[in-house]
Amino acid sequence: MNNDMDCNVGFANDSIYETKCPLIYALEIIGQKWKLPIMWYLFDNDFTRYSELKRKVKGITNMMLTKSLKELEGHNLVVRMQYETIPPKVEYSLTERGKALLPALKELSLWGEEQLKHDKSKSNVSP
Amino acid sequence: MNNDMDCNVGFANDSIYETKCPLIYALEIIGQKWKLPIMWYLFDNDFTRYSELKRKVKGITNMMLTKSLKELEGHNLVVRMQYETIPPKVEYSLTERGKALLPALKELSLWGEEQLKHDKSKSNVSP
DNA sequence: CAGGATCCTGCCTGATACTG
DNA sequence: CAGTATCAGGCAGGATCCTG
Repeated sequence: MNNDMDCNVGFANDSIYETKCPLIYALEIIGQKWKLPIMWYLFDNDFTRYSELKRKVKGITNMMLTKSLKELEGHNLVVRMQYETIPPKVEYSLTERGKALLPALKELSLWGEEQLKHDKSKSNVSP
Repeated sequence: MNNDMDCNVGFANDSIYETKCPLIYALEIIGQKWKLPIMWYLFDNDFTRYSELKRKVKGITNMMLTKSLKELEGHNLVVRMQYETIPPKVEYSLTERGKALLPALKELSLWGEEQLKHDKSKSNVSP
């Protein structure tokens, strides 16, 4: 294991930008509540309309869906395609960079599955 | 890809405990600000004392270090060993379950590294 | 040395309502 | 249909001081 780098915690607009830990950086980008549920849905359903995302990502509000999509777009993980029709139609899909997250997410998901089994038997564990 | 499961967002103490998405669950456990920096340090430095963690995980406060360690312990990712000496000595190390996170974190870190390169060239991207 | 306790704050998040 | 605008609340996280 050679993760012997400095792993300072900071934010993307800090001046330590280039020396910061890639792991922390990844979490800053996709660690919020709705980013991964959205991307997770797009992995299996490419070219999804706004309204479908709204329906399928259970519990998300317009505000958070819009905001999350915009941020994902800003990081070039999601691409937005607008068709100038009436009524308007907008589709979202993952970019190659976005799809590159899949292996990592699968690993995490696997781990989460095991962890879920473990925690279930002991119960009473907080965040 | 067979991640075609329901991926509702919820919390560990919800009643939908067993049907929730393993990925989201994983993030709830290790997604907070300091959990991964701590574990990341422990990967390379097993059996670390409290004070060393405090010094090496830059910027963390007593409160957040204590809280994070307790939660990690509650999920059986970290083990705490207390020596009844004077002055007291406490060492922390990863459990097997904790170490099982490494592959996932390496993938994420790799992705973060690529993403960092990409974002640096375009600048001005928020969370 | 290894924490606890307390107070405080920002921003993440949700609810509701409105528009091109 | 695909969003914006506005308001309000809660909680993760920070700062500071205290103790077995």
